[in-house]
Amino acid sequence: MLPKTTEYALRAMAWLATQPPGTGSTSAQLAEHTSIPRHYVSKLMRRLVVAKLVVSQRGHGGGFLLARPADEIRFIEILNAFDFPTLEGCLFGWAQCHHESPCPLHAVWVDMRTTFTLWAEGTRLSQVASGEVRQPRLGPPSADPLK
Amino acid sequence: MLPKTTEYALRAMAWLATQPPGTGSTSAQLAEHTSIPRHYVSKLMRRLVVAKLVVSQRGHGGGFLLARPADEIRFIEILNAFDFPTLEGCLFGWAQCHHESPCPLHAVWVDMRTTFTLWAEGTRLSQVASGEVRQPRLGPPSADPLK
DNA sequence: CAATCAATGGATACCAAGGTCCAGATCATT
DNA sequence: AATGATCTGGACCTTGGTATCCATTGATTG
Repeated sequence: MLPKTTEYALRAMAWLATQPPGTGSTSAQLAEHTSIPRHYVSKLMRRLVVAKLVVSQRGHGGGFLLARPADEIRFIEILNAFDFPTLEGCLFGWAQCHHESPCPLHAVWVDMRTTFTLWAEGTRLSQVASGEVRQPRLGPPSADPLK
Repeated sequence: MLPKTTEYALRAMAWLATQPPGTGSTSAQLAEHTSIPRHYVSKLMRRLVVAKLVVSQRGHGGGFLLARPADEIRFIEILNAFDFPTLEGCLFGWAQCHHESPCPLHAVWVDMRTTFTLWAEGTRLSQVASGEVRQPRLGPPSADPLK
């Protein structure tokens, strides 16, 4: 449902949220604990840095850190950093599609969109399980998960 | 958000639902009224035929027809004919991810998934606007967030 | 039967997203 | 100042979804 990249972003942010405040994670650590392809992490994190959701520290001892406390980061901000905008717009691609001149799917789609938006805007990063984070144990698509 | 193909499928089904019961549409008609690329319609409809959501009639006077009354076709059936299965599964890709051993995003994601599933299972094709269907006028998706 | 209409399904091109690799730039530590 | 760790950013490859074309098959009509 969600694009791979968006899913990765949620994972990475969730992982960062489980770290003690003030503690950063290197891209290697992120890759290991979130099962994101190692060489893809940097590309991903870059976008989160640009979106001002995380800050990065280069050099020895560097890494990535949440830019703000976890309870001030809404999921929609993470989604927006990627392709969430595609949720908007008429499913029929009509230029004019609103309440008074709806496409056949308008009412039904708005229904869905509203629910999703409420979730994305209402859910905060602090709501992720902060307990122990097990080593990701991949299933079927295991094919050499880490490393 | 939804893959293009899935979006096309919803459009095509919605269009068929607006046709008088018993009336079929040719691929050319579908392409014209739903703005699906003409040569892509057949590929798309084939999958809906295989999924037993529409029936096809070859030869002169043929076309596509809903396999069942519109109020007996749920949206989730349409989604399932394509890639909806990707909604299932753990966002972290864990083999074991449930209530007692959740991934960091488990609770939050289940929340979203439940809502979406309820929508997809509860919404029926008969709920699409059955009124006049204007000629699709393509253009930049109008803002018009909700409403 | 012949002509015609329309779905079928294979082959192929195209393109964006996903993923890899590597040479730099940058910073902390020694 | 030298070293090593770490992010940066561009080039490049791969994959899969999108789109097109066309030869074939099946049904209808006259």
